Amino acid sequence: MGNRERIIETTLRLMNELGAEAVGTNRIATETGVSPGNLYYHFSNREEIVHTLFDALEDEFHDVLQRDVVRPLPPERIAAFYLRTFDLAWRYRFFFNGTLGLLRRDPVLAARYQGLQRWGIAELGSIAAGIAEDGNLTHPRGAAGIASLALGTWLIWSNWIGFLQISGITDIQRSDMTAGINQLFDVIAPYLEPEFEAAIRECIANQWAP
Amino acid sequence: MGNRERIIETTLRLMNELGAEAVGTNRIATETGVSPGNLYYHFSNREEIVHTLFDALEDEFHDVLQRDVVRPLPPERIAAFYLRTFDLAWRYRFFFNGTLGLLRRDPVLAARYQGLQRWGIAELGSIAAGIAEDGNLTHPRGAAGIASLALGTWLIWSNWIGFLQISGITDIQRSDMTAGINQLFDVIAPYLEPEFEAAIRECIANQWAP
DNA sequence: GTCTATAAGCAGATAGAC
DNA sequence: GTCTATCTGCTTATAGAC
Repeated sequence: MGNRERIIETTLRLMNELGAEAVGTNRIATETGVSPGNLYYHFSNREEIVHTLFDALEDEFHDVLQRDVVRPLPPERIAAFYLRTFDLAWRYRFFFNGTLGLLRRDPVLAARYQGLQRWGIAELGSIAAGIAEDGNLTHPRGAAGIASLALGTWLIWSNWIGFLQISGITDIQRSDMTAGINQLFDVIAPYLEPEFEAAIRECIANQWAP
Repeated sequence: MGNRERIIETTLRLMNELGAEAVGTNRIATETGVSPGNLYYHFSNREEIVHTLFDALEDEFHDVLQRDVVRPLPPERIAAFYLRTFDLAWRYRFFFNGTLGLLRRDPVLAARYQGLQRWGIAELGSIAAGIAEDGNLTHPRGAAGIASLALGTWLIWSNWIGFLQISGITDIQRSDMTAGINQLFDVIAPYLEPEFEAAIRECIANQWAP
């Protein structure tokens, strides 16, 4: 693996561990085992490394939100979908933890992230609408209710890992993640058919997407 | 008003506008209209200013979560309570937006914040339990369900303003805040008596705690 | 209490040798 | 492609005059 790839990998690791704002180019270079000069040979500045990481996040995000989301939506597929989204949020946690700080200093990234977020929330809405069309979800408030579910689940999803870290949980366990998924699911559950909900809960408890 | 108070005020304003990590002591001093030396006469370091702001947040937080929370809990009191909590989150938004970054560099603050958070979530649970004892809320999952409501509403409350800012909304309107309160309420609503919910929604729409 | 001037350290980024 | 050495600009914090 070339230095460029190793720099990207080190940056992701360090920013996840320490937070994006605490990781400088000198440190990235040292921990990668290259010189600062070499880092600036591969990237024109620090922002460009973060952009590259965002490219990867974006790709994986699009993939996760579309791969398993094919009607009909049985409990296993829905559970697998949520497990994957939480795994993604974990692997790029530096981004979701410090989003606002990152976006304030980088208008280009801000615009890209806002697009991703809009698309993500809309996609969560489509999934909920799909479950409703399958006859497994009934929201008394119709389209507005579905939109609220989408936004409510987005807020919990995008902030769950940050919440764990703020709470002082240093090494996050599998159980902390399933707790988050169940927390997210509590928002949707009141509108699901009871057997359907139970089936999803069981899938969540028994599997974990690596 | 003395320089000490003006420094605190300026710090709160700047950190809310620009994010805590972007605000240095030089800038605080300049915008307050005092010298860096004078700032360090009043505070031994930058952390101490943030601690002082946290003291104020803590006081107001305890006040808000206890003042209006006296049984029985009629719709007006509940609505007023939530309006006040959102107002608080707005006035100290720098803290909730960049919590993790702040806590990583300041273990003392981290411990204090974790205590506040634990207490806040427990208090939200007590409020929900109080509504249930008044006969206006029925959660099929009992105590576990109440705990989930408390955590779910905490997550939305503490992240709503950050979400607005990340979304690119620069000047937050009253309507953006009521949208957040309604979003938070959507988590509780499925378990409320319908007339009770309607009464709260109307209070939320019609008042605003300054 | 308040100021000016400055120390000490670290950040991002560049020049030029190899 | 990779290195060493360095520049510039910023930060927190202090010394000492007034």
